[in-house]
Amino acid sequence: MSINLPSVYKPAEVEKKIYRFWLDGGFFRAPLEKGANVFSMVIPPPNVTGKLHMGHALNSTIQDVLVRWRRMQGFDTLWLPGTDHAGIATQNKVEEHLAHEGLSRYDIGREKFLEKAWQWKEDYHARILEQLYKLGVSCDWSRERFTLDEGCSRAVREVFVSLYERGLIYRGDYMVNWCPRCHTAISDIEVEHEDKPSTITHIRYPGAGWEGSISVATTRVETMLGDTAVAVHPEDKRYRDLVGKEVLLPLVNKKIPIIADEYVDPAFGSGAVKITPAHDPNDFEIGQRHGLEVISVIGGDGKMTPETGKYAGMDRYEARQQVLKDLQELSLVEKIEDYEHAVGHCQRCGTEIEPLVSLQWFVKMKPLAREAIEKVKEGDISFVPERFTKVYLNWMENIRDWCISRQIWWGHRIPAWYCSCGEMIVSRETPDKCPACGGNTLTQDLDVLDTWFSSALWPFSTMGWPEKTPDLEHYFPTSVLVTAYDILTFWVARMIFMSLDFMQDIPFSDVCVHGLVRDAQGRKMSKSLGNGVDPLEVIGEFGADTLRFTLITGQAPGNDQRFRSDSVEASRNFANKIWNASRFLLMNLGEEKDLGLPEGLNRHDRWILDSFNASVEKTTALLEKYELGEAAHVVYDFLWGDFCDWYIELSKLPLYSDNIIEKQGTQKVLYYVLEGTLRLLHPFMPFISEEIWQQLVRVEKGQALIRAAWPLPDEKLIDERARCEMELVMGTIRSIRNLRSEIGLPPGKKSPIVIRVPEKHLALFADEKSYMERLSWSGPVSIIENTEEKPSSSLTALVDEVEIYLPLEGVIDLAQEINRLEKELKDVEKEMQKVEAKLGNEKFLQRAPAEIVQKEKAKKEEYDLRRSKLGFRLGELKSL
RNA sequence: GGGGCUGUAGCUCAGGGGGAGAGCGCUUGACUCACAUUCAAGAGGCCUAGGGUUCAAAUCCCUACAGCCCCA
Repeated sequence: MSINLPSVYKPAEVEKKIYRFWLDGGFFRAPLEKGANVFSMVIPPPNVTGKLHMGHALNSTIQDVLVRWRRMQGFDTLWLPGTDHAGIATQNKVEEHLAHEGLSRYDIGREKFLEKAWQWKEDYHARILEQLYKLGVSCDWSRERFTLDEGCSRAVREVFVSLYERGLIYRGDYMVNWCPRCHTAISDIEVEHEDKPSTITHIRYPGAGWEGSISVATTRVETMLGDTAVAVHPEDKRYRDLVGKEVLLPLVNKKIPIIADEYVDPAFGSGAVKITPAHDPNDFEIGQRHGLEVISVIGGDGKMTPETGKYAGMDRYEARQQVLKDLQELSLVEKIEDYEHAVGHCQRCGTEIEPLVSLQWFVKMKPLAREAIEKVKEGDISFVPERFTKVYLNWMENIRDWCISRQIWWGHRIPAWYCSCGEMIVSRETPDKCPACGGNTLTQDLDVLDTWFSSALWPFSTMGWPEKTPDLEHYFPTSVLVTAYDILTFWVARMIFMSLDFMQDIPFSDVCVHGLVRDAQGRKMSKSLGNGVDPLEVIGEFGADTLRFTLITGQAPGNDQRFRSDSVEASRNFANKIWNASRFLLMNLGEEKDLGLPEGLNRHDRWILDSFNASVEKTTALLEKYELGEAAHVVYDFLWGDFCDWYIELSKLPLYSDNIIEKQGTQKVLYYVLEGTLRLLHPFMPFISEEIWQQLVRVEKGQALIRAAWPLPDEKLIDERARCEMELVMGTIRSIRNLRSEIGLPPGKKSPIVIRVPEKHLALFADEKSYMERLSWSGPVSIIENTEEKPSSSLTALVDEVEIYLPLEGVIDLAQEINRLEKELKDVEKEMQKVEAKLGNEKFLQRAPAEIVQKEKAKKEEYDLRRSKLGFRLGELKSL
């Protein structure tokens, strides 16, 4: 066979061609076969804010491995792709872009702004698709969706209206997390808390109509302008008499009541707390309980409101200084202490969150959470690794109502309309007149929905819900959701309760949770640090297979991984190894077209087939458990270790011999094993495996590895005897190499070897003699029985009962050799002690399982033999 | 304050109740007709500490120390 493959694999040339081949062949398309075993997934839709990062690459690769594997197993597979509009994030990007032209969104208006946002979406969507193509993912692109497309939008409206009608969505004035930069409310989980050094100021509020004062402490001095009470614990003896009286709020000069509430911790500070219902979530709740007035002193822009008199218009930080100064002038500041407290920041822009009271839409969570907790507890949905169940339950059980309105423009507009008559209409269809007054001056709510509202519907909205589509019927619920742990609450939890409520079914049976990809130092990859590694750059330099393999092998379920260039190189080298092993086959298979295993299998054949079979079993079992990294390691070890390092080397003798039968037998086994291994490898390294497969296999038109059958373990290939014999042979070869290297013999310098074996091994070693010569680069090997005389003046080694001699006419360094053997003897004795301790223990013999006891006994025998042989040899040397 | 994770070879990390593993790095030798992105040999670890369970603990449980993460 003519072969002109280069000795170094060039991925760039191959990958583009192969992806085109898969696309043209329609291999990714979900077939929707009635009655078939289904494996389905929806992609966690990447945000259209920008390009994909390493986390996306990992997430997508994991899914692709799973879907390719299941597809090869014969499942009817659907992997549904799509992207997310990412409300606040995308809006911020577009605003940033506008700012370069000196424009704000208000300058161009809502309609024009949305046009720009759609344009942005188009651009980045295209880039994201390009990246996913390059990664080699096998999504069904014909079913691609976008969270803002027509179907998803319809699902959003249906869900919103339905929840509203059932009283599970309400609108009201409540405390929300407000981002003064993004100018919108955000939900609790979009707030990131960070401990920051700060100060806590103790202020004295003078009594109104009674002598004395009450001291309160705060980290946010400026909010005192909005205080409407001072609270103490009802049991607190210090203040019991003061409850019901009033204090005079300084600077504002207003009387506010002293109230009693269980929330107050009497042990903290003075035991009295200032209550600012408009600017603190806890204070807001206390205010609700006591019917306190809510006075907003900080506005949505982070500036002091007109109600604050002289402070109006000041920035919140500036006001803090000014209020403090004014209080100090009144001598009302008792002390200022250093204090560490958690400050909330906007997840999207990092600005300090301002708790504000405003009119927002909420989802009532308790009723929805109940079943979402049950289903997970009952095991209908399982998290892998299991520990994430706790994280999920912990969140669900302490859930609070979900603020879903956002004061931005990019997103699903809330389907509520207001009439000038005061009527509010919540409707699936856009109303044209007011049902109350018949007027047609309706205005739609200006707000849009939290992005996660639409994401929560993703598993079924993408399959056509609320229509009853064949896809929904066939592919829902999905088999598994693959996601990083950082969006467990944002996304996974919400999909679960939405799906249970609207589909009356779980959205997926398994949640495969992975970690984050960090930089080589273990830091989170971030734009501000500039330490992000661009997946496309890695693909450009090393190829997608290499990137995928690096990510998969670096991954242990649920754990973070570091992305390091040396492990990228290791994967690249592995790809190259596969390439060259395949080149070797292509060069040596000849025109052999009769596929299938040969009639007679020799020991090497039986050994490699046994090992291959074991690898098939292990890889499959590990994939079942979502242990993708381990599974990839199994394939790596088998291919590089057993197949390349041993079987190919062993095969060279028959391949280059004149014995046609032997030669053809070896060719068939080489082919069988490599072809099977390419199947095992395909989910991990789809491009190179497909490329080689196409060259190696005489394919019919349209045949492809991507649709080839996943190998099944075959009992007929199990061969324990071949395994044991080969272990002995390989051990012997290693031992010869070791001896030769011990005295610095290069491969070119031949030196004879004598192997002394028990009678039962004579035939085996006679068979393997020439292989041992070749693979150990030694000179001629002669086999003698252990009844025969030992060669004198030699280096020796032991492998089980096999004695290996490297005769050296008088040039052996006696002292060094004695030293070496003594060290070995010491090691054996150490092991011996351990074994004897066990076997000497009555309880061990009684209680340990019989096979363990048997194993220990075998060990003892082995060490015994070894010890006596070493001892004997040492005696010999010492007597010289 | 509540919950979780991690601590194994110089580095990065797998594994996991019964003979310590990988990749990279290091030392030594070899351009051996698939591959120097290679091959071969070697050095290197009382598996953080203490206690408990067990015939047996690096592995399970508890405590401590160190580091990280999430939630309030």
